[in-house]
Amino acid sequence: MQYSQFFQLLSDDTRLRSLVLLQQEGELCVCELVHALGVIQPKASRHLAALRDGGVVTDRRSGQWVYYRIDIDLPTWARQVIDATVGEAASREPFVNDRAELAEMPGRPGAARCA
Amino acid sequence: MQYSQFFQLLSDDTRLRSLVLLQQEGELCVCELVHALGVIQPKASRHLAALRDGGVVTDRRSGQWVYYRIDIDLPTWARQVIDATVGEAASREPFVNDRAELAEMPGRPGAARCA
DNA sequence: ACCGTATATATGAATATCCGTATATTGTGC
DNA sequence: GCACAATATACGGATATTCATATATACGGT
Repeated sequence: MQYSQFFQLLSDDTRLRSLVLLQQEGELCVCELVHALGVIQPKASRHLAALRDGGVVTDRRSGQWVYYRIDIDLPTWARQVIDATVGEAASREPFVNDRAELAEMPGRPGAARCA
Repeated sequence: MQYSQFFQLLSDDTRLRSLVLLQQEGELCVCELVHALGVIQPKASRHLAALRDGGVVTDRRSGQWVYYRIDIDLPTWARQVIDATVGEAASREPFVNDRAELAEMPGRPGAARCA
C-alpha cells in the first residue's frame, strides 16, 4: 500500500529533518544537509536516496553537487501532509536549530536557493 | 522526536487501515476492526495498543467490549495529516472494501457509531 | 593524467518491527 | 463459582531498518 510507504519515509528523524529543510529552502545539496543536520555524509546520502526512490524528492546534478528538492508532482494529499507538518515543526527543535546551522554554513555553493 | 514517532505509527498497513475506519465511523470495538480488516484478534489488539500508547487513539471500556476512537486532543497538525490522508484514501482500496466488510458484519455491538 | 572535493554504494553488525501461537485477563450470565 | 466471549499480553522467530566504516564513482582544476 502506497500510503503506509509514504509515512514510513517520514518516520525517520534524519529524513524528516531533511524534508523540513527542503520545504523551507526549496533546494539543497547534500553537503548543505550534512552541515545543517550535523550528520556524516553517507548517512545523509542514504536517506536522501530513500526519499528519491520513494518519489518524495527529486535530484538534479550540477557540477560536483547534487541538489535535492521536494517532488513537484507529489500527490495533493502528500503535499498537504508535508505542509501541515512543516507548518507546526518549523518553530520547534530540532528544526529551528537545523535552519540556523544552515544559515551559518560557510562557503555554501551558489545555486538557486529560492523558497 | 515526536513527529517521526507519529509517522511511524501511520507506516503500518494494519494501523493505517484501522485509523481510516475510526475516522469514518467515529468509534469501533476491537471485534469490529478484526472483522472489517480480516486480521486475527491479537494482531488488531497489538496495533491498537501501539496507537493508544502513542496518543493517537483513546479507548473506552463498555462491558466486554473496548471501543477505540481517534483522540480528540490530537494536535492540529496531526489531525490535518489524518484528514488529508483519509480524504484521499477513502475512495481507494483496501479502504473501500474494509468499510464494506464492516457494514456487512452481523451482530455488531450496539454502541454509539456516530461519525 | 593526477589530485581533491562531492556524492553514492557495499558490507556486516546492532537494533527494531512484525508476526502467529499460546496464554492471561476481564467481564457477563447463569 | 463456572463457562463463555472479548480483549490483552508474553514469547520466539523472521524480517526490516539503521548505522558506521570502508570503498567506489563522478566531476573540476591543474
